[in-house]
Amino acid sequence: MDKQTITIYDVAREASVSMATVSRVVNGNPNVKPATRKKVLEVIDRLDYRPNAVARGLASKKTTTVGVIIPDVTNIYFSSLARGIDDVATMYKYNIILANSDENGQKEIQVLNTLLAKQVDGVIFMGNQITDSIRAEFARSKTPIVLAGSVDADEQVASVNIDYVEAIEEATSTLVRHGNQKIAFVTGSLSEPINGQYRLKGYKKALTQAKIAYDPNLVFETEYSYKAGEAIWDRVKAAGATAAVIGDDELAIGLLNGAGDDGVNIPDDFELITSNDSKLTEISRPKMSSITQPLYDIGAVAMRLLTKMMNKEDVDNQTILLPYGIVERGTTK
Amino acid sequence: MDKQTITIYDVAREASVSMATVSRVVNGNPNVKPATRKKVLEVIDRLDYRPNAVARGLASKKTTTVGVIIPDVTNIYFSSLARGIDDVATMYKYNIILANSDENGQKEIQVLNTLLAKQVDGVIFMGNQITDSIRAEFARSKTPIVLAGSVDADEQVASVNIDYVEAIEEATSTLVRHGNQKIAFVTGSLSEPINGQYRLKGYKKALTQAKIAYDPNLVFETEYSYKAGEAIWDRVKAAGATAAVIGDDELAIGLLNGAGDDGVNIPDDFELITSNDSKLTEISRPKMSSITQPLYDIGAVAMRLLTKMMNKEDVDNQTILLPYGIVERGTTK
DNA sequence: TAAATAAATGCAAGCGTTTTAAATGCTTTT
DNA sequence: AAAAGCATTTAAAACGCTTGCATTTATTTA
Repeated sequence: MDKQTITIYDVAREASVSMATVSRVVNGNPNVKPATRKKVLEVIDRLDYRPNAVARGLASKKTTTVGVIIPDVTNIYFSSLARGIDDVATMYKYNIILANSDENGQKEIQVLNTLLAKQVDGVIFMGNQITDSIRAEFARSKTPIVLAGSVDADEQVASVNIDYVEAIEEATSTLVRHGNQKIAFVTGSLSEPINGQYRLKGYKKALTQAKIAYDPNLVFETEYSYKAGEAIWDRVKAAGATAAVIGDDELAIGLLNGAGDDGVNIPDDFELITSNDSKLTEISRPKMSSITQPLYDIGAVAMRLLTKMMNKEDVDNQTILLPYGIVERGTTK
Repeated sequence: MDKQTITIYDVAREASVSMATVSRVVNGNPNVKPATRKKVLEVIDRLDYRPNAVARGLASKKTTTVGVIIPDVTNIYFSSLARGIDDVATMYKYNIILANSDENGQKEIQVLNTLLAKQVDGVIFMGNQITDSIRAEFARSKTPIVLAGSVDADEQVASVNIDYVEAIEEATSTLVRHGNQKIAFVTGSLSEPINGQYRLKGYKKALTQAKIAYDPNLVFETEYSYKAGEAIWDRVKAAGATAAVIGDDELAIGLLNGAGDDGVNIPDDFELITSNDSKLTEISRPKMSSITQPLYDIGAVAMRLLTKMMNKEDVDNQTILLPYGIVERGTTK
């Protein structure tokens, strides 16, 4: 019924050459006489032949597809990275298999395995928690892997990020400079290295430098969501904070609106700096001051790095830090 | 060097059975004696054998992966659909190859072709414009295709949507009922059927029913972006509109902020209803009244429909309309 | 012009599975 | 106890392409 598929063999027959020759012209191999190439190309065109990538993958052991594990496409931070990834993937003729993990260790492992079963040439992993089991899976496979916007405490696996400790330190210092003494630090789970190690460290460094005592009651651990931000406002307020550094934009906008709905004037009564400079920062009112991160570029660079690894070029630096900045918009004085 | 891969043949040898038998136990074929199955399973476990999906795909002519063409993952409307798609895909053991098209006809065709070359079992297409050339590509392949959140004027290809004309009609009527006579209709390109045919039709129907003359000057055609929304406020204001129905949330929030920044009091001086009920509607201040669409479900249902088609079950209804609603939040009186 | 070298092309062996037809064992029947 | 009938299992042919090596053809060189 649907036995309508044209194979390389059909082309070879029609053009009266061997499959090898057809394969060569399809793959742009220069060792083909121009006249032959032309003849083959005509037949390909006439028969509307389309090489079967699966067969090609089996024979060549390359699928030109990479796996992308993402916590949630719906989160603008990650989708921005994903867009960067896809664009450079396309540029290098790769396709991406996108899989949502919900940051669930179980799912991550499971998904990683099906990606490897599908023989992806490489994988890009996003997720704030690199558990030991996932690290074990990474190690077990010889497939190149790079983390995008996600840190590995051990720096064993390639990654591209910004310097989170410096960035948060600078953000916090900005708030200090504006006269704030009680600055809340609100972010996701502290068990995630990016929060518990890097960001927290930056936060503490800024406090130390300003000779402000570190107060655990000003550290708020929640989840990355708008609702969580709205919900946590009361606690932040109760703690007496006059400003906050926040680890995620959705979370930040939640907190911002929570405060605003509570009648607090921002930035006069309360200042706030968020972390990802996604679209959301321009959308809120007032617009949010933020650490600026080149989200798209982080994804793009991660993918570029991966192409090098897949190509077995050796890379000088496995852990790349891209430059960040601070933009002050309406939520800081 | 990396010749470390274990094949079904290795398992067969170690378990002293044939490849066929191993294949059967791997695929859960019941025609295997329990004792044999156990033995094979043990070897699989011991050797840490992982079936090669590419080889499997070649032999079985099924890749258990579907292609997903999306305008831009970064757009919350589409990423919401994508999430629904991925979730049910996973549920049915499929993976998705995600490709951004930027609604660029050229890219769409190109991407569709590489997806087909990769032998995806089906494809889900998102994009507001089904050009003739893309339709031709659809027709040319026997691969099942379904549109998600995208209409095909001819209803030739399967799709999942809401009833856009009714929805916009209802939104517009709501605004009329609130006393507005000059209601702007702002959306993306009118050359896209969803706008130029469906939504516009709903808008006109509501006006006709309210005996309000249709005024082309109140129809604004722009692009789906925050910036575009901010930018168009001046024109909407100049046209003397007292309310607007808007085709996209990012666009709407742009318009909303544009008006707000201009000192306009919403909803007292200007009312607005947007279309997609994405997260953004809750994030804006005031929160936006909106047509409610089950975005996630549209994606999920589209994927479910696709699984049926890939499975050659016959489906009763190719063009599915999911229920919508209207929520009035802070941008309507 | 024969020999040597280089350029094109063809052969055929994989790549790792699935799958069909055939073979082998075991039980049951009669 | 031979014939039948089932349940298992095996052998081997695809699946559609890449690729190393051999072969043929064209081009130089001497």
